[in-house]
Amino acid sequence: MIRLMNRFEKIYAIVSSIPKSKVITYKQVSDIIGIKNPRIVGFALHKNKNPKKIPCHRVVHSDGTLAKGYAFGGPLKQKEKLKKEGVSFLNDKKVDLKNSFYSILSKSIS
DNA sequence: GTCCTGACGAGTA
DNA sequence: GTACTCGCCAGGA
Repeated sequence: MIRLMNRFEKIYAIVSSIPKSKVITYKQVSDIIGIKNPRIVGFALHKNKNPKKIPCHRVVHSDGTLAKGYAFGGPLKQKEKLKKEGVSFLNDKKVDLKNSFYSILSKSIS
Protein backbone atom coordinates (compact mmCIF):
# COMPACT_ATOMS: atom_id res chain seq x y z
CA MET A 1 0.00 0.00 0.00
CA ILE A 2 1.51 3.24 -1.11
CA ARG A 3 0.03 5.09 1.80
CA LEU A 4 2.02 3.01 4.22
CA MET A 5 5.26 4.07 2.61
CA ASN A 6 7.24 7.18 3.46
CA ARG A 7 7.00 10.05 1.01
CA PHE A 8 10.49 9.36 -0.17
CA GLU A 9 9.80 5.68 -0.63
CA LYS A 10 6.80 6.51 -2.79
CA ILE A 11 8.79 8.92 -4.84
CA TYR A 12 11.52 6.38 -5.39
CA ALA A 13 8.99 3.71 -6.27
CA ILE A 14 7.34 5.88 -8.86
CA VAL A 15 10.51 7.22 -10.41
CA SER A 16 12.06 3.78 -10.59
CA SER A 17 8.96 2.56 -12.42
CA ILE A 18 9.46 4.95 -15.30
CA PRO A 19 10.20 2.89 -18.42
CA LYS A 20 13.04 3.57 -20.80
CA SER A 21 12.60 6.42 -23.24
CA LYS A 22 9.91 7.96 -21.07
CA VAL A 23 9.91 10.92 -18.71
CA ILE A 24 7.62 12.28 -16.02
CA THR A 25 7.24 15.65 -14.34
CA TYR A 26 7.75 16.61 -10.72
CA LYS A 27 4.19 17.84 -10.75
CA GLN A 28 2.88 14.46 -11.82
CA VAL A 29 4.87 12.61 -9.21
CA SER A 30 3.80 14.88 -6.39
CA ASP A 31 0.23 14.60 -7.56
CA ILE A 32 0.32 10.83 -7.57
CA ILE A 33 1.80 10.69 -4.11
CA GLY A 34 -0.71 13.19 -2.86
CA ILE A 35 1.58 16.00 -1.77
CA LYS A 36 0.89 19.51 -2.94
CA ASN A 37 4.49 20.57 -3.09
CA PRO A 38 6.48 19.22 -6.08
CA ARG A 39 9.57 20.59 -4.41
CA ILE A 40 9.55 17.62 -2.08
CA VAL A 41 9.97 15.34 -5.06
CA GLY A 42 13.12 17.06 -6.13
CA PHE A 43 14.33 17.16 -2.58
CA ALA A 44 13.84 13.44 -2.27
CA LEU A 45 15.70 12.72 -5.46
CA HIS A 46 18.51 14.97 -4.36
CA LYS A 47 19.25 12.87 -1.33
CA ASN A 48 18.29 9.56 -2.87
CA LYS A 49 20.54 6.72 -1.84
CA ASN A 50 20.04 4.49 -4.86
CA PRO A 51 21.21 6.45 -7.91
CA LYS A 52 21.39 3.29 -9.93
CA LYS A 53 17.82 2.45 -9.08
CA ILE A 54 16.45 5.96 -9.37
CA PRO A 55 16.54 7.34 -12.94
CA CYS A 56 16.38 10.95 -11.82
CA HIS A 57 17.18 12.05 -15.35
CA ARG A 58 13.70 10.93 -16.36
CA VAL A 59 12.10 13.45 -14.06
CA VAL A 60 11.65 16.90 -15.56
CA HIS A 61 9.82 20.15 -14.87
CA SER A 62 6.19 20.63 -15.83
CA ASP A 63 7.19 22.44 -19.01
CA GLY A 64 9.68 19.81 -20.05
CA THR A 65 12.85 21.56 -18.99
CA LEU A 66 15.50 19.55 -17.19
CA ALA A 67 16.30 19.80 -13.51
CA LYS A 68 19.02 22.34 -12.87
CA GLY A 69 20.45 20.50 -9.92
CA TYR A 70 20.83 17.05 -11.35
CA ALA A 71 23.32 15.53 -8.94
CA PHE A 72 24.71 12.76 -11.11
CA GLY A 73 26.56 14.56 -13.84
CA GLY A 74 24.60 17.74 -14.36
CA PRO A 75 21.79 18.78 -16.74
CA LEU A 76 23.94 18.20 -19.80
CA LYS A 77 24.60 14.64 -18.75
CA GLN A 78 20.94 14.26 -18.02
CA LYS A 79 20.02 15.44 -21.49
CA GLU A 80 22.48 13.06 -23.08
CA LYS A 81 21.08 10.12 -21.15
CA LEU A 82 17.56 10.92 -22.23
CA LYS A 83 18.59 11.35 -25.84
CA LYS A 84 20.38 8.02 -25.82
CA GLU A 85 17.24 6.39 -24.46
CA GLY A 86 15.21 7.75 -27.30
CA VAL A 87 13.49 10.68 -25.65
CA SER A 88 12.76 13.35 -28.22
CA PHE A 89 13.77 16.95 -27.55
CA LEU A 90 12.05 20.11 -28.66
CA ASN A 91 15.34 21.95 -28.29
CA ASP A 92 18.49 21.89 -26.17
CA LYS A 93 16.66 22.49 -22.94
CA LYS A 94 13.27 20.91 -23.26
CA VAL A 95 12.09 17.37 -23.78
CA ASP A 96 9.11 16.58 -25.97
CA LEU A 97 6.58 15.76 -23.29
CA LYS A 98 3.74 15.04 -25.68
CA ASN A 99 5.88 12.35 -27.21
CA SER A 100 7.79 10.92 -24.27
CA PHE A 101 5.59 11.65 -21.29
CA TYR A 102 5.01 8.65 -19.06
CA SER A 103 1.33 8.38 -18.19
CA ILE A 104 1.93 6.48 -15.01
CA LEU A 105 -0.69 3.97 -14.02
CA SER A 106 -0.24 5.67 -10.69
CA LYS A 107 -1.70 3.95 -7.73
CA SER A 108 -0.52 0.64 -9.09
CA ILE A 109 2.67 1.32 -7.20
CA SER A 110 1.00 0.08 -4.03
C1' DG B 1 9.93 21.07 19.54
C1' DT B 2 11.74 25.21 16.13
C1' DC B 3 14.21 27.12 12.18
C1' DC B 4 16.31 26.88 7.65
C1' DT B 5 16.73 24.89 3.33
C1' DG B 6 15.32 22.70 -0.93
C1' DA B 7 16.14 18.86 -8.12
C1' DC B 8 9.30 23.18 -8.19
C1' DG B 9 4.71 25.22 -9.88
C1' DA B 10 1.63 28.67 -10.98
C1' DG B 11 0.51 33.41 -11.38
C1' DT B 12 1.72 38.10 -12.46
C1' DA B 13 4.42 41.92 -14.65
C1' DG C 1 8.68 34.63 -24.33
C1' DT C 2 11.38 35.72 -19.96
C1' DA C 3 11.95 37.24 -14.99
C1' DC C 4 10.32 37.62 -10.42
C1' DT C 5 7.44 36.43 -6.28
C1' DC C 6 4.75 33.69 -3.37
C1' DG C 7 3.11 29.36 -1.61
C1' DC C 8 3.67 24.77 -0.55
C1' DC C 9 5.49 20.43 2.45
C1' DA C 10 8.98 17.46 4.31
C1' DG C 11 13.54 16.53 6.10
C1' DG C 12 17.71 17.64 8.66
C1' DA C 13 20.28 20.29 12.23
